[in-house]
Amino acid sequence: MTSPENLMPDPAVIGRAGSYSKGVARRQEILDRAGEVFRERGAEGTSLRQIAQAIGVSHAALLHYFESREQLLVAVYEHAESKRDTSRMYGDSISSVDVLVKAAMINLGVPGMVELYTTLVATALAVDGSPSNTFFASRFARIRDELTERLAREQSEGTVRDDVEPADIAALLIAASDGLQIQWLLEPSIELERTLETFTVLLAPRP
Amino acid sequence: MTSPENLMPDPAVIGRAGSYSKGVARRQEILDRAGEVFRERGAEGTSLRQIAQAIGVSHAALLHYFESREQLLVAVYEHAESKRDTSRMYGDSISSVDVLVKAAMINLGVPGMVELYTTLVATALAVDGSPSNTFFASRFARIRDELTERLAREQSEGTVRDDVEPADIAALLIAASDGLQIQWLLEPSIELERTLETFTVLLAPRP
DNA sequence: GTCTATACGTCGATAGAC
DNA sequence: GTCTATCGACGTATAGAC
Repeated sequence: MTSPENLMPDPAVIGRAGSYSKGVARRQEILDRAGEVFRERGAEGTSLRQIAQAIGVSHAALLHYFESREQLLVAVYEHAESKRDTSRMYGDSISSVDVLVKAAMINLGVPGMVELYTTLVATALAVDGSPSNTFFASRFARIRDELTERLAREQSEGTVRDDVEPADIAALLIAASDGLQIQWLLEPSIELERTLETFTVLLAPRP
Repeated sequence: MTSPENLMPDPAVIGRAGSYSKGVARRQEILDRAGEVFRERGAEGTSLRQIAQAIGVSHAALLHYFESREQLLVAVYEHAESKRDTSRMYGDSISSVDVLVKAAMINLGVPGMVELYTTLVATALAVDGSPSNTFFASRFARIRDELTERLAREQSEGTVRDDVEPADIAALLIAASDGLQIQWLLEPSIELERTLETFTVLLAPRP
């Protein structure tokens, strides 16, 4: 469908960057296909060999575009997340809580997404300088910062109570959203949306 | 130090249960040693063969007491958690939030504990009838129930606002605690204790 | 009952041919 | 750029020593 050559960036340009020196278009193609594999087969069948077979290449071929299985998995998650980035697609009209709620609902709608996320977080905690570790450390920092800013603005507008630290609430909201998605997968009766929305009540300005 | 025979329960009793028919005392010994291995070597070296080597037996020996590596890991977590069970060791005098805060602080003080927890949760999400899946599904249900009851009592006592559902707050508190421990491991500057304690403010009765 | 030895299939990763 | 071949380590299973 897509012709790799047409999408190839200037080698002189990508050569400078270094990390993209291995062919970008084919890389994207692999990420798309690998993402589908995850959606269809859940979090199982995530071995390099199985992914390669589903794509139609040898597992060694995948390692030409990604230095390791872990880097591939991180790239798959990053790729899937970027296609539906929630933090930047809403204006100031939507509340912080609703940003998290919407992101969580989208997440749960993609089979295998929370499994992949949790798996990668687990390896991020285990190995200190690993690709997962680097990715999630900066991801959490970025999301916390964005949410903190949004909450601070809401406090100044008077829509969020101002007797709590925006940075604390940001970390709390993200943690609650992550943790609730896990609990929901293990017990779907907990009604994630309404439960997370309870924060709206907790954060309402005091009369 | 301990003599296995003295700690052996009546074979007639454990025979009925079925699951403990493989020697209880030695099993406990293995769990203790395996727990130490986790504490010392972090979340790495968690393969059957490495654990076995650290204990001083062949890896096949471990499978005499545990049906699979996953069951061993679950048992190690369960064993370590039971030694410092937080939910039942406090009376009604301590608040729900503080129960969670204390549990989280203890957790973070044990190296490898959150890594092991997160790893097992990841496999619990991935494979539906797996040992991890069964264990964590019932564990979350139990903890939610206990916390819900405690919160409902606090509401009737007037120490927690009564315009929110106790069950929702329970799920939210557990999720926030789990998520914050992960964030703290990736960014220790977030001050988990104070951040989680913010819930005390959010849950204070409305004036 | 407790354990060692061993074998099987799969894994991530690497080397080298084309 | 992609393949095959190969490596060491893994989880699991079984046979059999004691």
